[in-house]
Amino acid sequence: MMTPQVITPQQMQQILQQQVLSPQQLQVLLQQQQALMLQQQLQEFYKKQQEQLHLQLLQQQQQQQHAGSKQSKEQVSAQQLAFQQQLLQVQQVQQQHLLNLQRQGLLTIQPGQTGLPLHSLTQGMIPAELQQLWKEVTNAHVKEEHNNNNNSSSNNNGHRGLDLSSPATPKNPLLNQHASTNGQYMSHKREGSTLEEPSPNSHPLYGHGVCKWPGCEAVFDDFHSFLKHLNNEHALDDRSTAQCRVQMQVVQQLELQLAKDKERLQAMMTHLHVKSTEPKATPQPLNLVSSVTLSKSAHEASSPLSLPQTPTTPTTPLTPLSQTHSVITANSLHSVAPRRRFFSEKYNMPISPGTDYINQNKDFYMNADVRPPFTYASLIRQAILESPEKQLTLNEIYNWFTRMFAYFRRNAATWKNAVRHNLSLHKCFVRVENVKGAVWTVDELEFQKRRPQKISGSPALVKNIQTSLGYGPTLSAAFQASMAENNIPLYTTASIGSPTLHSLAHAIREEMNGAMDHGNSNGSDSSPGRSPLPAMHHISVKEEPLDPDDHEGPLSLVTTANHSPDFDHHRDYDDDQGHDDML
DNA sequence: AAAGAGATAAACATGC
DNA sequence: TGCATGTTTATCTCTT
Repeated sequence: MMTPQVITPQQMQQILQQQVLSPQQLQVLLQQQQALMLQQQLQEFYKKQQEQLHLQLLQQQQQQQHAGSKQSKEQVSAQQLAFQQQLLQVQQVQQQHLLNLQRQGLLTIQPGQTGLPLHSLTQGMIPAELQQLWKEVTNAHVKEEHNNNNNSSSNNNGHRGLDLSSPATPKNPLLNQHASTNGQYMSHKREGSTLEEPSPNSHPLYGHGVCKWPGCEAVFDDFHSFLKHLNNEHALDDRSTAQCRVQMQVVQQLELQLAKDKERLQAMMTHLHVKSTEPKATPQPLNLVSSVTLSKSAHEASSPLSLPQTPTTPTTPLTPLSQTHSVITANSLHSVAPRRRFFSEKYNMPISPGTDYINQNKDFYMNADVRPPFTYASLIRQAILESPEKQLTLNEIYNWFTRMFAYFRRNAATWKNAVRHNLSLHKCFVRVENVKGAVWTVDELEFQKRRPQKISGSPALVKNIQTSLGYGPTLSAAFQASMAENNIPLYTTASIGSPTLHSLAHAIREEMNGAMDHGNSNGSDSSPGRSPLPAMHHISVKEEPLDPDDHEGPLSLVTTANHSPDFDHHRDYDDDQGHDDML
């Protein structure tokens, strides 16, 4: 029933634990999974509807025959017409549903994968098709009448164009992108509206004699050599997979952008047509982010150790994954600037590429039980640096972990032990006797002395990001312009087009480096061969001589540090007990 | 293959 | 005595 298209919980868990995907990608993946399931349900529904229609038709025709040939042809025609209309309605509803899914970015129909008659779905049934369909239906019916077998008619596999029951939906959106680009592409009507119109010898990755695979641009004389190239050069490997993931992010960004522009348009229309007394004509950010952004004082005022709260305050999404998406959307729309300001003030640093990434992922990690791709040391450091006094007690560090990461609301014994272990082990963490006991501080020098680190537990992610760094040129100027136009930070000196990609890569690189990149205002924090980072990226924590290879950037976590009081919830996740069911 | 780094587990000490 | 805190060692995995 639940077909293999949908990723099993085990697979999903594996994906989550291996962290082969970035938070955004996870969101996309989850959404696509939801869409797939929804799609299956829709297909079931439509199939049933159509079966009903066929049965209806059969019964009608049977009755007509039983009633003799006296029945007027007009009546038959009227019934047929009604049926046609009904059929058309079903098709339209179905088409609408699927298109809506696509518009929402929840569904990506891959050519040749869904088994759906995509041409009908995306274009609607043209009259000729309907006529043909009608002929098929009636012919089949007549045949079956001759066979005196009514049952089989409901099994309308022979009704091409009506068969929506094919379960051949993608097993994995990620991999299926591969499948479709691995030479398996058939000249179906293709997915979505972002791709071009195919002709018999066309391919979405082939245009104007050029391979349009991200970053490829190889030129080919004919389509077959292109296909050869596609199969050889863009086969299923790590690189291609990573590029597909990146492409998913690009698409997601575009979808977000589209959503924003739609919202803006709506607001404009509302403003022009409706005289509202409230300044609400402008779309309000979805509660979560706006409140999070604007209410900061409470956090500073109260100790993180105070007042245990329920795990889910009104501002905490109960359904993390689905809502995270909306949060991110709203976030990208309305909350960037305030957060930036807050961030800049607090850390005396300009907005970095990591900000958006973390602002998004902060929400993600706060609510999704996904292990953050940062080392304990980095997290501890971040927690400490985030504190007003740049020092925290062990318990406060614990609280920060549980507050900021859903993942650390379970298995407390394990990760707390790891935290203590890290505090003791790393020289960069200095224990200071304080009035209220011992607190931990960060020795930035020591922290920077650490060797460049890998990302624990997520090598695939690193690889993906690194791969994505070479991805830049493929992003369109239009996309960048669109982003810029909406105050989504773009780094024009960088070839990386997507802020998300950029920030993601940056965050990861920082994590790899393991420390603040203060002093690297010259933009030298981009590794050779990697994407250049904006010169404006500057963090003024300390000015220290840095080893060129050792300059580091905290942004991955610093942005996490941009936590506002709403995140705090002033609650302690003291223990794993009782919190495991949060998500 | 070796070394380094990080995660995890666990033993142990200390202080409240 | 129990618990929180802190230190240390061991082992494993992964990357370089």
